[in-house]
Amino acid sequence: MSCYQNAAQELRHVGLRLTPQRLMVMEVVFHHGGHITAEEVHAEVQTHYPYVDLSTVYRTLQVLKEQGIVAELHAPEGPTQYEALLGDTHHHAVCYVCGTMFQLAPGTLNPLHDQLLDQYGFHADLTDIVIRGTCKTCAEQEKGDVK
Amino acid sequence: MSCYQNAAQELRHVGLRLTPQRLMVMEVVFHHGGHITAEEVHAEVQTHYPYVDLSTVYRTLQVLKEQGIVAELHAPEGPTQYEALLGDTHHHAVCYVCGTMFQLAPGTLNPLHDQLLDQYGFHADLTDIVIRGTCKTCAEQEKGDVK
DNA sequence: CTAACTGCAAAAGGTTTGCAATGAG
DNA sequence: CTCATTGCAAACCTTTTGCAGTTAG
Repeated sequence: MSCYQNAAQELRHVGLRLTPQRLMVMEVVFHHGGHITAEEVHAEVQTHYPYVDLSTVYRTLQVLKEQGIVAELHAPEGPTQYEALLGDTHHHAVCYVCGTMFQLAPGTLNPLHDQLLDQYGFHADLTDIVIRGTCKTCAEQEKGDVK
Repeated sequence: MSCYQNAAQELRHVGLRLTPQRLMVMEVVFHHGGHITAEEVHAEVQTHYPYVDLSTVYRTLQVLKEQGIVAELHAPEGPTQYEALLGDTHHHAVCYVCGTMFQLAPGTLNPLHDQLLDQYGFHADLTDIVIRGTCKTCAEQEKGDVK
């Protein structure tokens, strides 16, 4: 039994159809684990089943997003990324220099969330936030280069 | 003397040319104050000087960004927004429901910045961060609607 | 059976680029 | 004078959409 069984059940539950295309998109996103673009999902799906259309992948990801099964990440540069939602809600940081996307531990942004609620009454949804900056490694290298 | 004089000087200083197009783009962005899209800058500039091209606006905004004169804001939906950088670095939150973009007071995100540095050695650049969520007003209305 | 879903092709943004002409320094 | 910059048109890239045919439930 695969890790996206629950998600599949959930779809059926809302009256949506479990087509092979949707199953394959889910399989790719869940199996991949990390962040993946629609194009990448498409390529991956096509290795098994060559005649799936990109638009179907987009439509499926949209559906999965609406059902809270995947998250949509808007990186500052480049195309939208997707990732499977598996319980714990973590957050993301991406390095300007090396482009790596890091995950921040669940709860890292809780203080921020509370602070925004207190100060502004703003209910922040931090599930798909992406923080830009320079990662430890690159920051150290830069310091070295400049000197 | 206008508020973007310094910026203009800065451009000249790096060997870039102060063309009328660049001046007008700066004037619009600085005078507007808030967040503005390239398209809007273009429209605004054209009211004074009809034959400025959109691509020039994009190229200019790119240059201004590289010089740290304007910030580029990647809202989760819709086109990229720009804003003048005038000293204090504030941050942004946008409401899912009403779409309004709010400014957070300078310093609001300092705790977050320090936390990321401590925990991950990550040097966060929070100048163009946009936090999504529901604003006070809309949250209250939604509570009312559902009940 | 029938409404949801798919593939295809085409459109729709938003942004970038090549190139010859222009103009700031 | 020279090279950065511009306008124009066309390309680009990601994402969305209309539609007729297909298929899961």
